[in-house]
Amino acid sequence: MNKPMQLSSTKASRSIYDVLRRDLVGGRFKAGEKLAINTLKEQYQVGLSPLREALNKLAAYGLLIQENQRGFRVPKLSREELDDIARLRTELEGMALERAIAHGDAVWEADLLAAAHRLKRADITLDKGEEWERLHTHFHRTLVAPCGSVWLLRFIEQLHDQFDRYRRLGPKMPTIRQELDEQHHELVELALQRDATAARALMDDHIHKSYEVALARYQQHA
Amino acid sequence: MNKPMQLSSTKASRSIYDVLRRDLVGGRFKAGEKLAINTLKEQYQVGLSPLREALNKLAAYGLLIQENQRGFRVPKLSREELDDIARLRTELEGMALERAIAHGDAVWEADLLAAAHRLKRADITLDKGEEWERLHTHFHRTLVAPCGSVWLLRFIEQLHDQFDRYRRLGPKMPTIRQELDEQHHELVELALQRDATAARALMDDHIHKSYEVALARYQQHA
DNA sequence: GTAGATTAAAAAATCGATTATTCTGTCTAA
DNA sequence: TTAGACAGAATAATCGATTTTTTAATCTAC
Repeated sequence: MNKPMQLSSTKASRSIYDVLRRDLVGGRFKAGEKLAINTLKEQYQVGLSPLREALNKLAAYGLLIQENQRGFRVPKLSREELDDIARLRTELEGMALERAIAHGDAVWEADLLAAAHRLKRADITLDKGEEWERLHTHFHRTLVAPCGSVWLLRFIEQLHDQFDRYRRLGPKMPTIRQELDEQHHELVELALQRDATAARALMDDHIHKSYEVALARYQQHA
Repeated sequence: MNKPMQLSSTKASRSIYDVLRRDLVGGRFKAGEKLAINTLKEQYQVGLSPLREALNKLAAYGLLIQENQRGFRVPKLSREELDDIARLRTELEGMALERAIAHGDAVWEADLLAAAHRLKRADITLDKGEEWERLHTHFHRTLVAPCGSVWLLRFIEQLHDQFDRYRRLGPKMPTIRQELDEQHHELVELALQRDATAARALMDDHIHKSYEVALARYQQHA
C-alpha cells in the first residue's frame, strides 16, 4: 500500500466510501493486498463502523473481495479479466452510445461539448492527477447518459472503474494518450451529427486502443 | 412488511445478507417501504452491526436505496424500470447464451439436463415456494454459465433479482407458467444441438413472455 | 388560520470495548 | 527431519451504549 490521502475531516464518514473507491481505482493499493482495517482506520481518520460499512459496499460493488472471517482484500488482476472487461465495455458502451444518439436532446449536446472542452483544458495544462481522471470519467458518462437505461449506465460505470484499475497501473504514455484525446473530440462530432454507426465504430476503436494501453501496463506491471 | 422468516440461528450473521436478499426479491417488503432497523434486528434476531453491513451491501447491489442520514428504503417499482430491465436482460442473456453454446462442454450439457429435470420435478409437485424459485434461478444461471465472462454473469444475476421483484408481485398464473416451463426444455434441446441462433430467438421470446407476466402483475399490483 | 420556529421523541449513525476467529511461531512425537 | 498440535498474539467481527440527526408535535407571531 502506498500513501492514501487523508480525509478533509468534513462529514468524513459518508465520504469514506468515495475516497476509498478513488484510491482503489487509482491503484494506491496493490492488487491482492490484504487491507488492515485498523491501519486504514488511522490513515483515513474514521471510525470502525463507517469504515466497515464502506468496505462492505465496495465488496458488493466489486472493488474488494470479502473473505469469510478474514477481512477484505484487493482483487487480483488478470489478463483474462482485462479482456473480459474490455469486451463487455465495447458491447455495453456501444449499445448505450447508439441509444444516446437516438434520444439525446439539445441539453445533452451542450453538456457534451462542455465536458469535452473541460477535458481538453485539463489535458493541456498537463494536470497529471485526479482532476483529469475525474473529467475523463465525466466525459464518458455524459456521452452515454441519455441512453435511457439506468441499469446499463450502472453497469458501464462499474466496468469503467474496473478497467481503470488496469489502465492506471503505470505512468502516462503521451503518444497514445494524444490519439485517445483526439478521439474524444471526434466522438463528440459524430454524436452531434447523429451518426450512430460511425460513432459506435469509433467507440469500439477507442476502447480497443485504451485496452492496448491497459494491457501494456498490466504486462510490464510484473 | 409481511412476515420475514427467522434465521436458523446457525452462524446467523453471515447469512443475514442472503436471507434479506431473498426476502427483498421475494417481495416480503413493500416497494418504497422504509426499513426500521430496530424492528429488523428483532425479527431476524441479529445484531446491529451485521445487519447494517448486510443492508449496505444490498444497497450497493441495488436491492435497497440508502438515503443520506435517513436509513434504508426498498426501491420503488416502475413500468419504465421494468421495461429497462427486460430489455437489458434480453440483450445480455442473449449474448451470454450464444457464448455459452459456443464454449460449453460435456459437463455443462449434463448440468443443464440435470437443472432442467430438477426444475420440472419441483414444478410437477406444485411446490409453490422458495424451492422452485431456487431451482429456476439455478437453471437460468446454468444455461449461461460457460459464457466465459465473469462480469456478464454478475450483471445477469443482478438483473434477474431485479426482474423477480416484479414477477413475484402476484400469485401464480398456471397457463402462461406452463408455456414458460416448456420453453426451459426447448432451450436445453437447442443448446445441446448447439443452435445458437434458434436458442437466442427462443430466449428472447422467453424473456418477453416473462415480461408480460411481470407487467400484468405490476399493473394489477395497484 | 397559517407559516415558521421550538422542542421533545424517535431513529440512524457512530464509537469504544468485548468476543470470536485466524495467524504465527514453537514444541513434541513419530 | 518433519508433520501435527498447541499457545500466544494479532486481527476480524460483533455487541451495547452514546452521539448525532431527523421527524413530529406544539407553540407563537402575524
